[in-house]
Amino acid sequence: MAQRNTWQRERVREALSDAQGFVSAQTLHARLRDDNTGIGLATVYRALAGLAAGGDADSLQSPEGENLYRACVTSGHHHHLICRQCGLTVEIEASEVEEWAQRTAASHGFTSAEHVVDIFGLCGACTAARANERDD
Amino acid sequence: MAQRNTWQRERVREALSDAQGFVSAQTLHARLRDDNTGIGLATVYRALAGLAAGGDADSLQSPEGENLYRACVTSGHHHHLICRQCGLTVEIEASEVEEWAQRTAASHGFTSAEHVVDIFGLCGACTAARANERDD
DNA sequence: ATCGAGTTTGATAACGATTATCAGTAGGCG
DNA sequence: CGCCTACTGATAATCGTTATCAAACTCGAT
Repeated sequence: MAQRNTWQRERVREALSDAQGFVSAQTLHARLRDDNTGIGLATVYRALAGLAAGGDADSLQSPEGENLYRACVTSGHHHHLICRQCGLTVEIEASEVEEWAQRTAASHGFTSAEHVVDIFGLCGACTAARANERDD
Repeated sequence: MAQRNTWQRERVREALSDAQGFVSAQTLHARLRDDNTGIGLATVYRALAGLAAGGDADSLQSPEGENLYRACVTSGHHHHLICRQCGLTVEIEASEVEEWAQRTAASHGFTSAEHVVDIFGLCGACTAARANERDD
């Protein structure tokens, strides 16, 4: 017996699915405690690590150094377009870039290339919001 | 008077230039202490942050969550090809990807897009070395 | 060359995120 | 139902980074 099903793991999975974009383990833990689950921080970390390892979640690092997680719809390799204001995340296909990465790596003698391609920007809504409050 | 020239800052800049690839602040600090400079850890962090802010250094996050810095030859925006074994770093042009990133961001309504594009792999030398020690 | 104002330094404490520890709990199979 | 063992959760420990603050130093002015 190697893996057990616990309600905690299930709650973490749910909370992750409910989240709009990427969320940190801390945020997720806080959110779960609001649901009156006495879930522990360490458990959330463990569950997230497990989900990420199993391919059910995707993880990346925020510019501030936190690990962010997100339930992954698209299985396999893909990239993200993330609003740095509201956290909205869009999964993007990047076959073009995949190719380019492999080609570039190979041309420099590199093998086993993995790449990190993420785009941070402002989504339409946040761009509009920002335009409104600018008046100088 | 806003910025002063101190030998510490200069030493950090030198040490950074000497490094082959990306180095962490901690590593750089250790290396500088070996040179018998009584330089402080906090100072190294400050100097690196300053260099990065001024565009004289480039920073990225290692998968382990450390901030890595590197003296930047190419001023302006560019990307990196990094050997995850020996740390060798190659600066790469990626106009193709720049375009793609802008296009992708725009097509989803995103503005002010910045992207992170870094490729981690094994350089030729390390690939060969690894092939040698494999015998199972 | 000397002085003074204000920036920078450096040792340490504080901080935040993550991981390890370990006794107690509870899932799942007989 | 009961046992075995993986899992949980509170806490401590760890690690990288930032803040603090008195002392040192830089630089322009005298």
